[in-house]
Amino acid sequence: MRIGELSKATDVPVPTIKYYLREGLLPAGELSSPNQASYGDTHVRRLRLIRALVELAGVPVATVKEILESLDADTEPLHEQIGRAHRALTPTRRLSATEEARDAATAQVTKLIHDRGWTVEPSAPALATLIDTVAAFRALGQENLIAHLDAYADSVERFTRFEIDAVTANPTRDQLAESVVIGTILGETLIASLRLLAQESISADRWKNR
Amino acid sequence: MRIGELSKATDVPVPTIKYYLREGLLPAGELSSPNQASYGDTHVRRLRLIRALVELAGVPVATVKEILESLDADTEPLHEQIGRAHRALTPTRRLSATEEARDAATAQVTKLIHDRGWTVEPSAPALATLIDTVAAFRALGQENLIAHLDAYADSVERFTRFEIDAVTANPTRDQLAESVVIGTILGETLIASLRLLAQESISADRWKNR
DNA sequence: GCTTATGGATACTGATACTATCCATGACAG
DNA sequence: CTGTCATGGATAGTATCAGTATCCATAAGC
Repeated sequence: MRIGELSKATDVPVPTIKYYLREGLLPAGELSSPNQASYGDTHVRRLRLIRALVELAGVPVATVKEILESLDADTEPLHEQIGRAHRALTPTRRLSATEEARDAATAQVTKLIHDRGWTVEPSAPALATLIDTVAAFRALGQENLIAHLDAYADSVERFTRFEIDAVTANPTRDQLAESVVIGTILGETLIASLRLLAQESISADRWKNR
Repeated sequence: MRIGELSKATDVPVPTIKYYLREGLLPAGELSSPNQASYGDTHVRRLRLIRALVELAGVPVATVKEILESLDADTEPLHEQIGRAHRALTPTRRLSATEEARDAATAQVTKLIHDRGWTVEPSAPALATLIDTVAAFRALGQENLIAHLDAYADSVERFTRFEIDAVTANPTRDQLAESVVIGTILGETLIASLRLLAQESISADRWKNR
């Protein structure tokens, strides 16, 4: 398969494929002559994965590269790969809240994690984001929305459980790792859109005239 | 309050505040003389809201502007404002999938919505994203992950319900509208980080040695 | 009166994700 | 075997986004 065919198969423009090759997201094709390379099925799949992460999930290209490198390095422990996927989903956005809001948020989140018996590293990127977010809700006068934080956590824990069950069903470690990455990242898009649809549906009849 | 004090109160640099003023995200202060304006508490709150949306939720500045305009136009029906917040969360990313994957995804999503009795407009932006995402899962060989789509929807519907209950508790329409926007947008960040923490915790003991 | 901050305008920056152009070579059709 | 087209590789250009930086005339506040 040559680059033009790869482009047609995946609906990605040739210059974009060249860009991904340059950036090292896509392995080079096998050179049969100085200006002729052939690409295979792995390239098609890899390219589809890249597009899904970039286009659907909005992951930065540089991060996709990191994730793919980690996927290819099958020596890396699985939790390292998960950590990488997690970092891909939590850009280093920090928000300085008022001290009270931040303290209250930290306390609430710490309590939540303790009560649920979760094992979470203090350095987990999502932890900081969660605290910031809870603090933001407070700072914006939306205490009532996060009063049910535990109920949120309950539902979230529910689907996370069978998510992990489904992923664990993979026979090989490589497949498992790939499932983890896809599940973690695309799963967020999935849940987000389900939530919006649920919101639209539930709110429709309740507020028809407000 | 002058711009310098506003900056200190919110921890946003003066040039950034000026930028938001230019872009129309923040209403101009009251001019007491050609080069002296005073800002009040509304500015502090508005600025905090802007930062939360931009920094935490990653909403583009142009979209924040739209949302705020919609919030200020209290003549606009509530479901219009919800739609706007939804559009803020679903950037127009489209992914061309294979036809089979796309058809299968459409069928699965249509069935889901029907089975759950959801009322969803066919033009809902989240609907397209959901179909694309499900199709991407298929195209990437992760059918097993979306086999439980209904279970996902179940959990999602659960927290969406009390989310809407919490928001409905607001006395005035203005407060309701603001809660809807904040809840919809920051809620996504909240759920996403909760999910990552749950994943980390649940997966830790399961895959310690893989 | 002197330093500092301000409003307003305009210009510049850095990051990101592509696109476009060029060129020498090679594949393939007729 | 020859003319057209695609390709690999390199380099340069573009659009968007979210600020920053600079300037200036004016005004606060000590």
